[in-house]
Amino acid sequence: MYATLPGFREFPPERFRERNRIFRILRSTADLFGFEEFDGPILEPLDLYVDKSGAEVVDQLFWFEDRGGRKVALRPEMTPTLARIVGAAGASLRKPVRWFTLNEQYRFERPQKGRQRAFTQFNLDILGEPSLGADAEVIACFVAALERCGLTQEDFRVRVSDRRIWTRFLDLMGIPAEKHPDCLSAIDKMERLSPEKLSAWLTPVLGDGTTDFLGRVAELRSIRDEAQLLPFLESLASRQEDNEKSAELVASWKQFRSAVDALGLGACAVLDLGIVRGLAYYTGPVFEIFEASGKGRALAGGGRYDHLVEKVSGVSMEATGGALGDVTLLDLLDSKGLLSTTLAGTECFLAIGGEASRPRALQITQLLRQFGISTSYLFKEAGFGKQFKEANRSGAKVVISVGEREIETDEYPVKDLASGEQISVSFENLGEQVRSVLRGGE
RNA sequence: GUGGUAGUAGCUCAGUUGGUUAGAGCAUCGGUUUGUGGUACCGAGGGUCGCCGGUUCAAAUCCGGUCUAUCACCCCA
Repeated sequence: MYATLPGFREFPPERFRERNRIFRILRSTADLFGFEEFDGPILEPLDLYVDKSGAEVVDQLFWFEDRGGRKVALRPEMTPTLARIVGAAGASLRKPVRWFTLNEQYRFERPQKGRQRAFTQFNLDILGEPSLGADAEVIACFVAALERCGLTQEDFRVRVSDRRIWTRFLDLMGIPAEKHPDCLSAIDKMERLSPEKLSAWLTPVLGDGTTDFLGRVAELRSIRDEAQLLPFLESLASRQEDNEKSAELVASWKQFRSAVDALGLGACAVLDLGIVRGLAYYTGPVFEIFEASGKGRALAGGGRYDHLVEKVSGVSMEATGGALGDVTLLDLLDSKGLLSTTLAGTECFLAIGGEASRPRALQITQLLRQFGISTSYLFKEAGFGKQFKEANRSGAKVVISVGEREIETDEYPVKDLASGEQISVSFENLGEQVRSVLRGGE
């Protein structure tokens, strides 16, 4: 028959239920932090992404020409859409803007562990706010979301870095701005590539200075203590003016770091300049969250991108944000046993003693539903024993038997399946009594 | 897009040097049980052995291709 397309997942109820529970946690966490949810089109003009990310991205997009001859693409991310909406609203928006999305995005890439072609991302962004307190807030919200999913700060690491430190470093090393992207890319690869390969890759860009450069990079990358940042940068410069700039930068970083600590992330957030992130547009702090073992793909990542909104919309606005993907999150929660396996049946089940009793049973069903008690029953005729078995397997907590005997005496046995206790209740009192049995059974 | 590994029931897997009608556990359905569930026992359904082709008297088994999954590259917004 027909298989699902590569990288697209199916969610039968038991998996969908769990994913939804996690999504509710993400949404409520965003609420807690004062973020408001928005959404945008699933299909956008192809150029929206090409202009932002360059022509190479076309290979990684689901795109096609529509019947009106427009080149369109399934959204691979939300940032351009966000920038357009915010840019269009411009000055009328009360700042800072704190918005989030939780929706599906699409990238035409080869699927592998932690990466699908269709995935849901939890995006958090704060716009119109230059203070790095906003960057700390975004990270704190992701951390809170992970904790509310059942993880602890022992289970993951937030590796925080800062693009400005690398830019400053490259400037002090005397490397011209046009070579920065290649250098940043090399620094990013350092974690995975052997020194020989890395050197071979970078030598065409930097020439003879490559070995010395990589040595300095390794030194800076290994710094885990904020106090060592300034001495290191000062060791690269002699001019007073350079040192003043460096001191200013480090002071700004420390302010950011202090907000991160005050928000209670000290146990999981570590300075790690090995985090660079691929994109050229980051302008400040950047971060990635990994499982504590360090294995696997990032759970979340993001950073400050102060010039991107202007590039997409023409309106200048500071911005910082990040995204958390459902694929890696669900994998991790599953491996930690944090996905629930409870049954999803209705709270109450009606055992019906023959077709003559069915109309009354259906009335009772609707009565209970009006009381907010989820209720179901079998459509076909079956013995009480079978119906109890069915009730039990469906996960119901209470069974009400409805047969000719009960209808005649107006006494309906309400059985609590967990305790085995059974009480007798009249039609009139069913709603309240069943509700109290359900509540009392907690 | 490039390379390595794998694919047998819904799930987890067994299947001998190629040899009769491809098995088990779990799950599903039915029964023991036509007025009370979980346990237990009995039984049933479910397979083109991923797909296509080749070798052979004979292929789940060997070979080639392909699809899918997975891992490593590329990329990671």
